Amino acid sequence: MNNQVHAMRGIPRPTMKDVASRAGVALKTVSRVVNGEPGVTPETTKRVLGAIQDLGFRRNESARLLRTGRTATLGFIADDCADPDYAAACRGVEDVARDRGFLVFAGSTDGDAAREEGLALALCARRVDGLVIVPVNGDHEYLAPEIEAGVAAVFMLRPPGLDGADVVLADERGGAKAAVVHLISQGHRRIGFLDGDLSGYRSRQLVGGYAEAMAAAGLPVDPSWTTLSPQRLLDSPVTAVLCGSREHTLRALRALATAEHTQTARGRTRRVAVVGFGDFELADLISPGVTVVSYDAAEIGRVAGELLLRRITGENGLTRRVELPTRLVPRGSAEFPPDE
Amino acid sequence: MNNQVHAMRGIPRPTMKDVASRAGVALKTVSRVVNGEPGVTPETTKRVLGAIQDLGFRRNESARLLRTGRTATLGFIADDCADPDYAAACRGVEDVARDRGFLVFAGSTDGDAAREEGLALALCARRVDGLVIVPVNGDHEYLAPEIEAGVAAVFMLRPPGLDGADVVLADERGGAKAAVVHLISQGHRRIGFLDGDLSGYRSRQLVGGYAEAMAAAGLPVDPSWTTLSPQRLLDSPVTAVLCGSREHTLRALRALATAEHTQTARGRTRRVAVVGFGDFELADLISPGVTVVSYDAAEIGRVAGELLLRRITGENGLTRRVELPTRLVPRGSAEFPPDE
DNA sequence: TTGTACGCGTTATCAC
DNA sequence: GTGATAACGCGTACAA
Repeated sequence: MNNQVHAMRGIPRPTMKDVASRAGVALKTVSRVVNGEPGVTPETTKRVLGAIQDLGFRRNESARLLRTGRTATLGFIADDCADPDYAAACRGVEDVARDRGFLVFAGSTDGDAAREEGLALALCARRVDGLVIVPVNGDHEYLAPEIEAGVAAVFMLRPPGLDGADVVLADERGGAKAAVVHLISQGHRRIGFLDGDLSGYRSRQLVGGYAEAMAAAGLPVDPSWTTLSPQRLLDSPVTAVLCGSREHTLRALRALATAEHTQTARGRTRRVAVVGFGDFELADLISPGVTVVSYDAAEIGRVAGELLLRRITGENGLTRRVELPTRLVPRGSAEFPPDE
Repeated sequence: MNNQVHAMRGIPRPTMKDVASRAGVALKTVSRVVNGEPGVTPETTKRVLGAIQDLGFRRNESARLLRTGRTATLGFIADDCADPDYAAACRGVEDVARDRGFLVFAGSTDGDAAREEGLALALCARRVDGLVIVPVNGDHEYLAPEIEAGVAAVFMLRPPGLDGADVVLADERGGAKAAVVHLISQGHRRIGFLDGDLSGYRSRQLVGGYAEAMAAAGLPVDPSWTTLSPQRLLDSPVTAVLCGSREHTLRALRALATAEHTQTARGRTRRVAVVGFGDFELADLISPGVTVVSYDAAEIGRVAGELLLRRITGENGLTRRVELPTRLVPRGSAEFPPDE
């Protein structure tokens, strides 16, 4: 019997050894039954199963996986697992993981490179089989030895500073382009871009798509239009604005709403068309509805998870780069001509 | 040297044994250095550290924890980790976990009892030290043996069908009561309740608070008022409605918006006051702003995590039941008199 | 069909 | 200060 003193951690759990001695068989036989391996008499099987039942035995996966070398475990790392998009992506990863019997760790970095590294390495120390990472900007060489040691890695939504890992992106550039083309088709010619950190990957993509659409239409771009702030939005000559994040869409809408409010009192209203990147639950109920560009984060998570699991189950081949579409959802806030 | 063939899983990782032989010391000495135990010459320490550096050694936590019996790992289980509240709660758990060096698994049940059990037991098989669970309705006896074996468990937002575990709740009943008192103070007397599954815990709590407030005001309640559907909201005589979930708040607002639209065309508008349970990012930008009752999900997660970690680190004592406040946020959709 | 012996990578107990 | 050696709970040759 297992009569070690296990500190104050409750009743010690029964092990296979305990099951074996209770069933009067050898350890290996219990192992066979537990793993459904052939070559055990129905009679013996029954005895073992009985002992398992009696003892409330549950196999220790940690031990099992120390032996087999795999943990059937994935890690998900993003800026903030509570952010709607990252949470949805995490759920997507979880869903494909569950289908294959994998569990997933979730971790948030708050955009801090050191925390990302700490988290990733902690997960590798736990010997996760794979990692889905929404990488912070910067290099990711710290992962090279882990990948070499067999940890699969897929990057999501942002390309990593590292070669040799699959990447799943959203066509943010195309989304921005579609949004700006849409605004131009409404007659807008002075279009702005609003975001917090312009040096972030998404900002750069969006500004790229924006510039592409403007250039294609032969429209000039004033540098000040792409460095707007919510407060000074109305001091700028832009008649339309693309917002790079939910947060800045909200800020723009608030700024415009309060301005409209005070200006209405003075008998003058200036409307600015708004397209936001990232959808909202209430987007269709506000008036006018918020026109947005968005992507299916859960789908991106599922694709990343699939890719990861495929690598884990031994698929070799060249590094893949998948780009999923973004979608323009017109709801009213961008569907009117400029108000000069 | 470690010359086993490790399948196709990349270069085998260096182990303590490898470090030891490279540094020309015994295994135990490496262990001492790695764990910062006293009793090692600075000279030896340096040699070991050098070998660790050279080999890129990283301790295998799985093996370590097989020995020590703890995994420094928590599990978080909720209906849907992508839901805003649960995601925030998960993040709260993660934050307190990180401070103590714990990692957290996240899992979603979609409200399915079988999946909850499967997830919880899978996590226990991985020997998580503790579990934070938003339980589905039903009993949770399957956890009793695990708890007895030393797995700590804290339930969140819904009480479990099980004794002997801490619970962290939100004062949903009080929130509903406050909302109804508020509506009554505006002059409303026929107030409804709208939700999907009326048998869920939150619905019951909210209806309880609702009934309490109505009774306290001496107001009669027609049974049909608490079994509304979004479609038939306007066929009902209620002048105000409390919605039990974000989803149903949205449904009610949509139903009222379209009704208002068509009725305005006919020159008649009927307004219904709305209070929703659960906040929205855009709640203040819709007109009128959406009045809601909400709670701080991240804080609930942190409290649950703290409680759990305290149990894990050996705090004994009676089962605790913590109830965190809910808050009424008036924004306009409920701040007007009934429109008879 | 069943059992024995050993190894996974680490910590822990004792000697030296 | 340092080092054999035995665990931890399980999988896996290979033998019986």
